[in-house]
Order: sequence, then C-alpha cells, then structure tokens
Amino acid sequence: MNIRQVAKAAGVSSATVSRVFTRSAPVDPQTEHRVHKAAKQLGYFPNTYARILSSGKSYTYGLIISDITNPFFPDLVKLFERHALEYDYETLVVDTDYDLKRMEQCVRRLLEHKVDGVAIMTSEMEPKLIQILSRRDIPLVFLDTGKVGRNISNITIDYEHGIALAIDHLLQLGHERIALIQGPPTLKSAVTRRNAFISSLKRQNITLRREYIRTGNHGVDGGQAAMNELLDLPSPPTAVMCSNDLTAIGALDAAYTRGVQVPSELSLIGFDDIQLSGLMQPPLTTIRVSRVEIALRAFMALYDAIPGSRKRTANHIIATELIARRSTAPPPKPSGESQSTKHTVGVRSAQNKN
Amino acid sequence: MNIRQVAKAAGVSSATVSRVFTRSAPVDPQTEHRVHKAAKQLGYFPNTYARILSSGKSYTYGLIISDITNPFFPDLVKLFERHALEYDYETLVVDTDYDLKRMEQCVRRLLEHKVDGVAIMTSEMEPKLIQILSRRDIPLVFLDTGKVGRNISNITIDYEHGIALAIDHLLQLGHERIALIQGPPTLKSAVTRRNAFISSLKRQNITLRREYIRTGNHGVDGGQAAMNELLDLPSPPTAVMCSNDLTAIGALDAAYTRGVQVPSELSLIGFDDIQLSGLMQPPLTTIRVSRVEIALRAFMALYDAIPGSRKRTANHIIATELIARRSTAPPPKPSGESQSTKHTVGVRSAQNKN
DNA sequence: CTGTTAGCGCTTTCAC
DNA sequence: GTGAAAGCGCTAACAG
Repeated sequence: MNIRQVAKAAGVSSATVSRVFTRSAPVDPQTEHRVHKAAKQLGYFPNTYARILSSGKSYTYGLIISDITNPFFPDLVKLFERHALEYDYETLVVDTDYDLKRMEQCVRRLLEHKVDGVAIMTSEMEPKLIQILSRRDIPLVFLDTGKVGRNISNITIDYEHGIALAIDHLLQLGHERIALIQGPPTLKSAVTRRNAFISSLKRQNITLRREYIRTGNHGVDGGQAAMNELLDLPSPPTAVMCSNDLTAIGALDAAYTRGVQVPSELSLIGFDDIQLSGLMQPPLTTIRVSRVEIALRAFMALYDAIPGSRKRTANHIIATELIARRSTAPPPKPSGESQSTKHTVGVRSAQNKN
Repeated sequence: MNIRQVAKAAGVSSATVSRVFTRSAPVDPQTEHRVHKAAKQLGYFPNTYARILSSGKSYTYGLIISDITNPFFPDLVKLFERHALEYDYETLVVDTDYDLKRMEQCVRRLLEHKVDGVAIMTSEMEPKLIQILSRRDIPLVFLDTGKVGRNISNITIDYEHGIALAIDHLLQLGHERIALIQGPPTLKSAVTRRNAFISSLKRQNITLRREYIRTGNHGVDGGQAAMNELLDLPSPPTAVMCSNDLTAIGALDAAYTRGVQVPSELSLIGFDDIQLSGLMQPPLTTIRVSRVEIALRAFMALYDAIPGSRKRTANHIIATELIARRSTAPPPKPSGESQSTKHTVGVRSAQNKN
C-alpha cells in the first residue's frame, strides 16, 4: 500500500496525495475529499521513513536523560512526549546512565536518527558532544547546564529561591543546627544548591559548622551513608537539608534504622518533589520543581527554534515552591544539657494537612 | 556525507561500503579497512531511514506499556532496550495510559514505524488490535494476556506459586484473619491472583470471610480506600495480601494515617517488588516477579520469531519468589476482649534489622 | 570478493 | 491547483 496506489484510486497524481497528507500546498476540496476516501478505503498511511528520507526532516526530537529508573525522569519524559505528539513529533529517549562515555553513544544514536532538536536533561554534560550537535545546527535545550547561544536555549531552575524557602521553613520551626547533604560536587546543579544553602544560612546569621556538610550521590545509598555520618557526630544536627529527594529518602531510612524519629527528633527536607516523596512515612517536606513546566519549556524551546540561528533562543526560569509535609517539625526540646536552644516553637504547623 | 562519498574516497563501490557496515556479505579485510578509514575520516555513519526504506526492515520493536510513570515499567523498559541495543534494534515505547482507545493510536504509531515485532506488556488488552498486528505477520509477545499461536508468544507469571508463597508466609507467622485487596476485576492478571488467593486459603483450611475481599485499582489511592474499608470492619484482618505493591503502599499509608502499626498490629504483603517497596517504612514484604527475566524473554521471543510462522513461538513461565522484609510479623496477641479494644502490642519485633 | 543497477515510498521543484 | 520527474541514501539481486 503506497502513495501511488492511492493516487491511482483517486484519479490524481502522487504529488497531490502527498499534498493532501502533508498540507504542504492548497488542494481543491473536491480532490482532497476523493483522496481521503481512497486512502481510507485502501487503509493507507504514509511511510514515515520514506517521508523522512525525502524531506530531510525527521520530525523527531532527542531527549537525553540520565536514567529512566530515576523517579525524576518518567514524569518528564511522559510530559515531553505528550507535547511532541501533539505537534506530530516523535521523541527518541536515550539514557546516559550518568556516564559521559555512554552519552557519546547516545548522541551518535540521535545523529543517526537525524533528530531535529535535542533536549539535554541530564545534570552531567560533555562540552565536546555539545559542539558536535551544535555544529550541525541542531537546536539544543539544556536543563540547567547550558549557556544560551546560537541554537542553544537553557532552562534554569531557581535553586536559590528554593533553598532559601527551605531554610526559612526550618528557621521558622526553630532549627539552628542545620546540616546539608550535598550532591556530587561534579554536578553544577548540586554545587548551585550547596552554595545557595551556605549563603542562605549566612544571610540569616546562622553559623554553619564544617562537619555539617556531607556529600551524597543523589541516590538513596548516598543519603543513607551521609546521614549516618551526621548522626555519628558528637552534636548532630536537628535538621538536614538534602540535595534531592532520593537523598532525603536515604537519610530517612538511615534515621529510621537507628531509631531516630522523624520529624520529632530530626527534620528532613528534600528537593524535587518526586511522586515517591509524598508516599514516604512520614511524607517528605520538599521543594518542588515543576516537571510540567520543564517539559513544556523544553519542548517549546526546540519547537520554536530556528536552526542555525540565535533568534528564538532563550533562558527560561522555573520557579520552585515549598511543599510542607510531615518530615519537618520543631527541633526536640533541649534536654537540659549543654546544647542550649533558644527558639521554642510549639506549633507543628507543617503537620497540618495542606 | 553519504555512502557514495565514502565509496569514492575508499576507491570502492557503494555496495561494498554497504556490505562493510551491514556485515551482510564477506569483504576483503584490506578493502574493509580502507572503507573504515575513509568513513572515519569523513565522519560518515549510515542514514537509518534510507537503510530502513530500502531494506524493508525497521530494526525496531514496539514496546507497549500502560504508563511509564508506574514504577513497574521503567525497569522493564530499560532492560528491554538494553537487549535491543545489543542486537542493534531500536525500541519504540508507547504508553496506553490504561486506555484501550489510546492503545489503538499506539498500534497505529507502531504500524507507521513498520516495527518488526511488538511486546505488549500492558495488563489490559484489545483483541481487535491484536488482529491488526497479527494479520500483518508481525511477531507478538504478551505479558500474561496472550494465547500462544501463529506469531504469538506469551510470558506467564507464576502468580499461583507467588500467592501461595505469600499465604504460607502469613500462615507460618500465625495469621488467620487474612484479607485480600484485589485488583480491577477486568484485569486477567488480577483475577488470576484473586483466584490463587482463594484456593490457597481453601487448601490450608482457612475460612475466608466475604468481607475480607476488597477491590482496589492497582494504584495507591485504591489501596488506601480498600484498607480503610477493611479497618472499618468490626473484626478487621490481621494481615492483608495486596494485589500489587502500589496497592500495598496505599494500604500502608491508610494504616499509618489511622495509627495502626505495621507490622505489629497489621501485616501487609505486596506483589511485584518494585524498587520503591524496599524504601518504604517499613520495607514491604512482597512477591518478586523478575523484571530482568521478563525483559529478556520478551525481547528474545521477538528476536527469535520467524514472521508468519508458528515456529519458535512459545509460552515462557516466570518464577515468583517471596521477598520477606519488615511489613509482616506475627499477629498481635489477642487482648482478651472481643472486638472492643484495639490490640495492645508493645514490641515492634519486626523493626529489628534482618 | 566486488561492481552495477534498480528500486524502497515519499517530497519537491518546475512546468503548465 | 495539479502533474511529471528527479532524487533522498541505502540495500539487494544479479553479474562478473
């Protein structure tokens, strides 16, 4: 079943059939109708590959993520694909597995598929590969790691604001011994969060102890390990800000395992607001970064881009918001011993449903 | 950059270059080397679409899932893709969103992409669509919902065994008041589990009360609702078997919300062993069905299939195993009074590490 | 082992 | 508004 058979059946040329299906040129309503009828009758639909081959446009976007198994991504993928489908684009999703070597293969695959644009949603990144893409005038959009330029848009998450929100929340609850489990120092986004944490504390005149900054890996195991280190401290923190939710989940697990009650003895706050977080016991207080927004911006950045141009290239800022659930509460009352605390905040406002 | 330029640069014909890249026919090592050199120098790689168009094979498999956002699937997708990539196949993943109407569009998309085979991993299914696929001699493999036949393989999960394992576990702990939160009665796999539950109990001479069977939706909310119904019963169960892990997570949440301690007052057991389950508090006891195995069998079923033939078509059985974690424990000691008081159990034995 | 050649099914000038 | 015809880049006989 091909375009010519339809053409014959409708008594027109294949060019006309093509025009009908691609809407690339006006066609007489009469003939259009005949074509549609013939097509339906024959059960015809265009061959994607032939179409791509001859048009030179693949109508597909590459979507590079770290790992579909990381709960941050499925949402994003699904949302992105939804937009793409709406505009008749396909999405080719590739996992880097957090590995820059594999990223190279990914880019290669995308190139083979002649993608019309690439959204790079990983937190790690390889400048060399960007060049490869960029040199071919393929529109690019980064999550957080790119610089706006020719063909390149970027989506910036307002980490600073998010972290400030979190710290304020903790401060209002009365915490002073606040620790951080940071992400891998190799990730720009993790460093940004770390810096925001430090400056937030400074701004509020809270002294930050060196030993209160630990390093995780943005995974559950890293959170567990770091939390254990924190709990081993002679004077452990009463609240811990985690670089992402997975880290917080690991921290929660470590606390639980050691019999430390969250939130009555220890407050925990995450970042991202993955679905899972709301299901933990207790549900995690976290900073939400809207995947809905990211997906939309990312798609639109590609769709609006004009290949080989600096026009229509932009930096988009994604807001962050505090989702107060039940993993945060006022710090435990001082037990009379040395570590005296000042604030006494009785109301566990964050425990209210919201 | 195309095959001809490489051919020219290497001083051979395009057919030879093609042979080198597809390994479709032996080529003199000398010339092969020259071709590779030329290709590398020119930065050449084959155009997927041209290749597909002329060969008539797309080297892509369709993978139909319900929802990438359901934690059961990302694993499966990733594993399947890994195998596919290894054999130089692409995977086109499509979500039905549990909707048979959308499934039709999915199949259409797969058809447009001329997939060489389709793995249907959804629990719902639409016979009409199967026909469409099957009539075109596209090899198919189902998870649990198919009948082996021409072009059709099936993967059967040994639910009976899994459920029996779960029930035995509960029985050994001393439970007698065992309830079930079943999945949607429209899903074959849910019904199978329900039946297995009933017959397991019968085999062990445990009386099953009618009100102990509740219906969820294989999602968290359904689990919550059903658990609440169960807890409202005058004589609530001491253990609940859930049709899948998401249901169990909902049940856990409901229990927690109402102050019912798991596992000291209530044992919960899930099904699937999604990653999340190990991270809950307490970590969920569950029946694991190996996604690793499913992905491998599914891919191989397609890869080994001979289009248009009944040969190499098979039913594969996937074993299930009990993963005993900490959401199950002996039932609370009867407190002497009939129904009136809630059980008072001091020791949270299951909280010990194991 | 290698070259020649005819398409794969569609889009896209370029005429009319 | 429509048709003719030239490819898009590759594969697959078929010769040699």
